[in-house]
Amino acid sequence: MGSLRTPREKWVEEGLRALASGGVDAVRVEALAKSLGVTKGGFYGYFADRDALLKGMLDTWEREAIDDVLDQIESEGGDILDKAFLAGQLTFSDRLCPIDLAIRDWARRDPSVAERLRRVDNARMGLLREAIGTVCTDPDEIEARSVLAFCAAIGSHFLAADHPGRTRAQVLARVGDLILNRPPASPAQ
Amino acid sequence: MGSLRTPREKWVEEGLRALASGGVDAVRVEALAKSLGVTKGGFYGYFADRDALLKGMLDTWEREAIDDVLDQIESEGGDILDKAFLAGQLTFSDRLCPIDLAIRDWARRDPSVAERLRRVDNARMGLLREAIGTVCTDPDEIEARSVLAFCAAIGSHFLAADHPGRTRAQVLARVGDLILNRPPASPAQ
DNA sequence: CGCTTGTTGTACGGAACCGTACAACAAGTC
DNA sequence: GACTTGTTGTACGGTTCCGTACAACAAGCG
Repeated sequence: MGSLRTPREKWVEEGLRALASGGVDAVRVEALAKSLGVTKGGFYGYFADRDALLKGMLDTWEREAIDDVLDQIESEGGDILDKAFLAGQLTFSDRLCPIDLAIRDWARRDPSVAERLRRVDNARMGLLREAIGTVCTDPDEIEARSVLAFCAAIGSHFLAADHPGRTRAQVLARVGDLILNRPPASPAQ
Repeated sequence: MGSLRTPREKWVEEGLRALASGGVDAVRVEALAKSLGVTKGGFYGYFADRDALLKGMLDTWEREAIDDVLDQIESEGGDILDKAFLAGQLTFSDRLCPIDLAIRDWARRDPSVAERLRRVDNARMGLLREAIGTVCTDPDEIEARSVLAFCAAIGSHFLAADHPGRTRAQVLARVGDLILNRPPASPAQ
């Protein structure tokens, strides 16, 4: 039998790459084939149509964004705040972050994507609530601070403004202090 | 001479509508014509090509998002915090908000759009800094709280999570308290 | 080495869209 | 009511994409 020169996962992977860099509309069967150095001949052996690929991409992403992240933070140990921080780092890694943002925009127009994103975000919020619960006790405040942390993480990638005399990272460090109700770290002199 | 049955602004307006509901890739000359109940025959009398329309749309948006908003808050009066709040309401109105979010995603892939968004966001941040400056004095803290406010405004539209036992509006009210370093409003009994 | 099995390249029809050219047409003007 | 002027409809060629059909082909097996 012929070997799998371009297995299913390759198509999904290339699809996610296209999604990350150009949005859903950039996920085109023929364009992916070109990127993979093949023609679309084999594509329809794995997928009924383009929609099936999109679904497969979302499956892979959902698994990576929840299960893989949870497994990794579980194996690392540390207290719950460290874990939430690590989860944030993984979620907003160079690989996952652009996919995440693209899916977030996609979800605004496709209810089934919105539903998946809701599941993923709920899982993340659960972790965040647990972590923030270590720095305050009022449930309403925990919820508000968790939302604030999540919005800061997402929003900072969509915010285009400058911060005269500061770097974005410096501002975000201070933002983190505010969210966790911490005194500011003393700046380097 | 023939009258302008479908003047330039109509095309821009319909383009912005398409952008808001489907992203840049949904802005298609023939599709807009169909929505307007005409054919694309007249389109090329106003625009050299599709890119010229996109540029015109961005021009209109930039004016609406900065000048019109500033004019309106100037005519309303009130202290700077009220003004910033009103600016937020105008910016995240049913009309402007979907356009804003679509442009934000668009900016991630098109440097010239990113540059325009940067101008707009800088103007907004200027107003926010002024407003937040009335509730704290440390410049670093002002910057951090302004970014936090902006991120919360943007991020809450991209965040898909639920808030068990609460509405999003309730959570956001508490978020506002945290950003402005205010004690929580006592909840209705 | 030939056969089997499944992947891949090629070719096709159909759809959506861009941009151009030009003819048909509406609306003011004399 | 003809004329002028600028807008709009229609038609076209070119491109990109989807999904299908089938032939060419590579890889393992007897």
